[in-house]
Amino acid sequence: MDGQAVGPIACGSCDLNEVCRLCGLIAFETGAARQSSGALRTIEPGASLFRAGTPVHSIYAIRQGMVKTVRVTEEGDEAVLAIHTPGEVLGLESFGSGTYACDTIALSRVVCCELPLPMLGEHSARVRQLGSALLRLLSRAAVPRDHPARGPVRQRVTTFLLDLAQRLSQRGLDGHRFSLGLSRQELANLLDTRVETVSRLMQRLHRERAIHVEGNLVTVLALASSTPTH
Amino acid sequence: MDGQAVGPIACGSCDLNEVCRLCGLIAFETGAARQSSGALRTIEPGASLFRAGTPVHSIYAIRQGMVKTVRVTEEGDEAVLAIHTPGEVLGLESFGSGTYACDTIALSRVVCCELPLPMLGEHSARVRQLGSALLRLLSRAAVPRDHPARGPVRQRVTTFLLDLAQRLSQRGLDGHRFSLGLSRQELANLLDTRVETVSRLMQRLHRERAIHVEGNLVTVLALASSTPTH
DNA sequence: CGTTAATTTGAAAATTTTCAACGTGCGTGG
DNA sequence: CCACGCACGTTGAAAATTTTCAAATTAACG
Repeated sequence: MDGQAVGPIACGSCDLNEVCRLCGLIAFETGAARQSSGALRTIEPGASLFRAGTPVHSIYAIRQGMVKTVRVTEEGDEAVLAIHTPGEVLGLESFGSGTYACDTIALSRVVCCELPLPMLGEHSARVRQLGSALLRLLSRAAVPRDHPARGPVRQRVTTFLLDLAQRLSQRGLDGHRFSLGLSRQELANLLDTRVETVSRLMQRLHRERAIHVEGNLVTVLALASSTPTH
Repeated sequence: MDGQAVGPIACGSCDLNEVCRLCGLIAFETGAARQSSGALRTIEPGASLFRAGTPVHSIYAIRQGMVKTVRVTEEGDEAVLAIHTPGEVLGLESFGSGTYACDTIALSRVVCCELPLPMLGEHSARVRQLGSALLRLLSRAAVPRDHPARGPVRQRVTTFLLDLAQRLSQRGLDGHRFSLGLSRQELANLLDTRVETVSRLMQRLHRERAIHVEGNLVTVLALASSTPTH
């Protein structure tokens, strides 16, 4: 039991909202999407949304569930680059190259909106604002992000949890209690450390009453990003 | 003495080249830029190109010298997010927000091309291709980069050096022998470790004949990113 | 020169990894 | 239904890496 799935979220709090609207995909201001043409897709946990190197055909907005983007290093082991929550848009980075840049894999059952590029092109020819909306979207994605892995591991874990909690809250989801879609191994990978270390840290935070851990289900109790003076 | 400055590079190997041309800034195919209007700016080492929070007025292309982008963490210490070499474009990430997202500071005497946004807007109204060129540029910047700080410190250092060397080579500069514009402290910061550790690692690589170090001047001799079996 | 900042070095302390083992949950096949 | 194998998470203890603290050197600069 992984707890209930994260999401779904309202179109209003989706990053793709503006673009969607300009494409005429959302006819009404309803919470539910009116898909005139962009398809809703469901991806099973472990399955991929798209793979690195594949020709780009669509961009995606996550509606429900979580996704990880990974890249396989030269050494052969996979590096988890980031995880994505409902409301986030995937595939943007591939606009230029024409092929997707990394693998994206569903961490849980994911429902996402698929916006085919042809549709985007077609509309952008008519709707002038669409271009700038895309530009805005893209530029937001291009903001140099802080490494998720900075400082001592304890801080990395807390920072990760706080960041995730905040992102969920921002979209109107529960940032207090949620299931981190990642296994310990994946989390270790994302935070650039080892499974055992992650495990120990989670236990420690649990003992310290900073969080409550039940498998993959985390409840944030009194989490601070800074290392407590002990 | 820091060795001679990195660059300048030819317009042809600049990321902004296409955009520049479409804006009519480069009249001829000459190596040297024909600035019809975009200004050439010089920044002294330590001075900033732009600061986080400042309203965006231009994007920049580095022509000569190196630049770091930094962000001040909540804890007050600065995090070096990345360093930039000639040919790279700065300021793109701010398209959406209207204000620059982080501080960019010259590591050495930097010469860069300044492309004011108004000019960009003006031209993009007329030149259709400009929009898609910008989109391409932006999307390339949005590709999720690997953390510069992954794995054991030794690997972080070698990876950093190899990456820098490669980027310089790609632009037609010397990737074999170059001055890392960063101080040990800044390097430690970028690689998420301590000055002493960086210093020790550099010395070790030197002893191992993997690189040759003379202050800030590095010569790559036999550098491999993987940890050698010893 | 004299002084300050940057870098290097050493040695102990702290963190993290490694290696090994153990427990749990789960699905499969008996 | 139960035994078994297997993936996953947790734990312990030694080994390795990294940080810390202190001090020595070197470089930079007026």
